[in-house]
Amino acid sequence: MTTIREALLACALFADLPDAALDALSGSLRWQHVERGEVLFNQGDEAAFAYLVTAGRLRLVQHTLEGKDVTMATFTSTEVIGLIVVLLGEQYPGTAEALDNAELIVLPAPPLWGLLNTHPAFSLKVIHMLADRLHEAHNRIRELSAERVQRRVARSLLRLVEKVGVAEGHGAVRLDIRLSRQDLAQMNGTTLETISRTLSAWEDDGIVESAREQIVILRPHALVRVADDLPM
Amino acid sequence: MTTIREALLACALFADLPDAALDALSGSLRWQHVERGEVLFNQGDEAAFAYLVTAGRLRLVQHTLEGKDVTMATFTSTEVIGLIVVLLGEQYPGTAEALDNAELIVLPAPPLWGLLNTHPAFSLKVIHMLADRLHEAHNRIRELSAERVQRRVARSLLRLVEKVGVAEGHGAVRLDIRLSRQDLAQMNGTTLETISRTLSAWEDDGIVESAREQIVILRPHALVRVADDLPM
DNA sequence: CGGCACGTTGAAGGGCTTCAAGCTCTGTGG
DNA sequence: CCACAGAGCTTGAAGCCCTTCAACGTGCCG
Repeated sequence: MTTIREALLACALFADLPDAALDALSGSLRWQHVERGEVLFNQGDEAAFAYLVTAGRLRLVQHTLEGKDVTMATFTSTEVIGLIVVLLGEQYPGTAEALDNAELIVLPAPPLWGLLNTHPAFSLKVIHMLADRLHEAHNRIRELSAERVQRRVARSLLRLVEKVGVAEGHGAVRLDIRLSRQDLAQMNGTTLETISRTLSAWEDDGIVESAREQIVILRPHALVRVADDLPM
Repeated sequence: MTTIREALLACALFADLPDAALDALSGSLRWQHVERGEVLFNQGDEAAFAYLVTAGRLRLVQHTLEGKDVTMATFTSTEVIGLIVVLLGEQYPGTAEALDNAELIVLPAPPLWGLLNTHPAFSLKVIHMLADRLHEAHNRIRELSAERVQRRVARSLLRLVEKVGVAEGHGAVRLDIRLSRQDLAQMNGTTLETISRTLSAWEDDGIVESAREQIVILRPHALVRVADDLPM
């Protein structure tokens, strides 16, 4: 069982704060638990809180008018969700949904504003975080603009390897996350049928092995070749 | 002829700085001119300067490995290009190219760092700017993920109406910018042929009128209906 | 054990890309 | 001032990737 203070220290945003500020902050915070599938906040709600993830995974989805869902980002341990909108007093840009049972620390707006005004280093961290997200977003735009579904799926699997990969021996990597075809489709702007066909094809080639909401990458290097559009 | 000081005041990022800071800053800056088609900086270069646009337009493009270009953003008067990468000491994420003859103010890194450390309000402005860009990027991701080319093109034309639209009478709006089919294609992740066909179809419907690098929207409302996927 | 979510597979079709050919306009240099 | 090269644009044809619809299989969990 970690304390709030320890959790803050594990997060790059807060790690460099002076002890006093850290103590003051951690004293005013509380935990929150969300169950798998539960919604943390809804698109359009006034943003009252940001959340530091300490365990489990969340995703931020936007709904289109036609009812399609698009996954904008996923958040794991030590990442903060909803920070920017809280700092700027805006509405949540999407719906946050728990992918696993997750533990969060609730971050209300006022103390965060305080940090912003008194600790330039904190502002810089926020800017850094935002810059990284913008970078990621631009990467996705480039991929969606110029690349085929296969490549995008390959790439997102490789990203998941980085985030939640667990070595399985013989170079194989298991993705330690419940991940449905539908989830992958939403992450890549495609349909679950196409994902299913793609995975089946890769399974025939011995590149991956997949079961219900469960994927093992047998030959990561082959997936890299797909992602880079190189001949097999 | 505007002065550097006036140009800074016109930009939301610097408008609220105290006079002293503004004077100190404006004293250390210089102008730069770029011709249409000229490259301001290249993808991968170490970011030494940010640039405040005071006249003309620039675009930020990323090149893919296959040689396709994807337009990530366009910058007009009072907007700042390259700010984040300069603040964080990174490399330029794309190539900046002038769409018109443009006037810029060169912003070196050190004074910007200074502002960040001494003026919390400036940090907040930077965060705000970044948040807006992230928002835009997410909108594009959602559109690219879920929408057909027609809708995306309609939407980007409507955005251009906001940015560079000039009333032409009878509700028509001319886009005051040289805009080739190729440009529109790069902005929407499609090909110039598809753009050409789309515009031709709209021209048949009396929605737009287009000539070489020149577009007039005759019935903006009809374009809104396309963008919203409503029946005509 | 039955319902339901997840997954697979087939078939049809359409939107878009790609390749190709030719056309129109612009600007430039002789 | 004209000719011509080249950039921008149009249009056709072929085809593929992907979506959509549909039916069925599978396995989990109450």
